[in-house]
Amino acid sequence: MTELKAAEGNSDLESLIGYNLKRAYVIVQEDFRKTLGEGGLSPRSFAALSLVISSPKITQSALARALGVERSGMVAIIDDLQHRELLERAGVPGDKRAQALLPTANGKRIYKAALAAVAKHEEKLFGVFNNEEQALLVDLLRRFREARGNGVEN
Amino acid sequence: MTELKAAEGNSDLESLIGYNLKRAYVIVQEDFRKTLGEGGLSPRSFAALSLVISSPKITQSALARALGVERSGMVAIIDDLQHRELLERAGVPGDKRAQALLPTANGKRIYKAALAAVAKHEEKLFGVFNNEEQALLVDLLRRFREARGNGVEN
DNA sequence: TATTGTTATACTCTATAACTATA
DNA sequence: TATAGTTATAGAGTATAACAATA
Repeated sequence: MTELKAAEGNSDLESLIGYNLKRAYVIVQEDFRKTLGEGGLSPRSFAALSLVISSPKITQSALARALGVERSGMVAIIDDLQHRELLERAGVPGDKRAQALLPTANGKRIYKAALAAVAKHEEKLFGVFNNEEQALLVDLLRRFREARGNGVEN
Repeated sequence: MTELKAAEGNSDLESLIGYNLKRAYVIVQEDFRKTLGEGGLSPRSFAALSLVISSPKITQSALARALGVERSGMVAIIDDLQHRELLERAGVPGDKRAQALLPTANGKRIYKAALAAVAKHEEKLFGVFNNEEQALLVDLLRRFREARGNGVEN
């Protein structure tokens, strides 16, 4: 028996869903970064760009709500994506407060390549599961989030 | 259709396991902290104390490996638990470098209460799943971690 | 040479509070 | 009054690199 198994074997942690969620996410996140490499999109920038592409003209506030983060935190993420010229902030006719986010042609191209890399990364990581199990896992996680109101207070 | 569903509906994110893992974990972690309250154990302190109780005399390095964190990062966690008088650093006969970690009586008591609260918190959060689904989710997450070598490089 | 605990350090992520300009 | 974007700020959490003591 290895040292790790000796330490974890009798622990309550192993049966806690939260603990297992975290350990799993740490592994995925680390490999995600390795996959997109130095200077590549971080998980959160990737997620933001994905939503801007699937919902062009979305505002920063709406994007923050969709991602479950504070709108103050969106600023740095959007700044980063704008500096990389992957998206633009455009004015919204009829509401001078809002910034409509639009992907650039380059943004769409970079995203497409990143998505392909991420798909491979997930195939590799979750290759231990068959297709049915993968679908089941996604379904469970999604149902959980929907039941908990997307983790957003308002 | 709500704003959130409009934004997420056509996104690639929804089918990515990593994204769904993170969103789920954020919800759990937030409720965990709310459950143990101001000044209560953080998820990582709870996890460390749990292992010290199930594996008394474990060293800091072994604990770090079991939790998948750097041993330099363990110092603050163990300092915190020691200041709260939940565990002690004891010498190891035969190895003057190592610190054997031992729970105090108070540590065991506090942990027991925290574990009961955490169990309730998980029951509440994961009440959307039946028992079979809960077991399935834990099983999938654990199998994933085992297949990926516990997320530890060495 | 390798390992244990430790410190110093820095970076990422995220939250809160306050501000401005609009609505 | 409320909302959008922004700034300043601070607090977790975690990683790297180096060091002394010990193996």
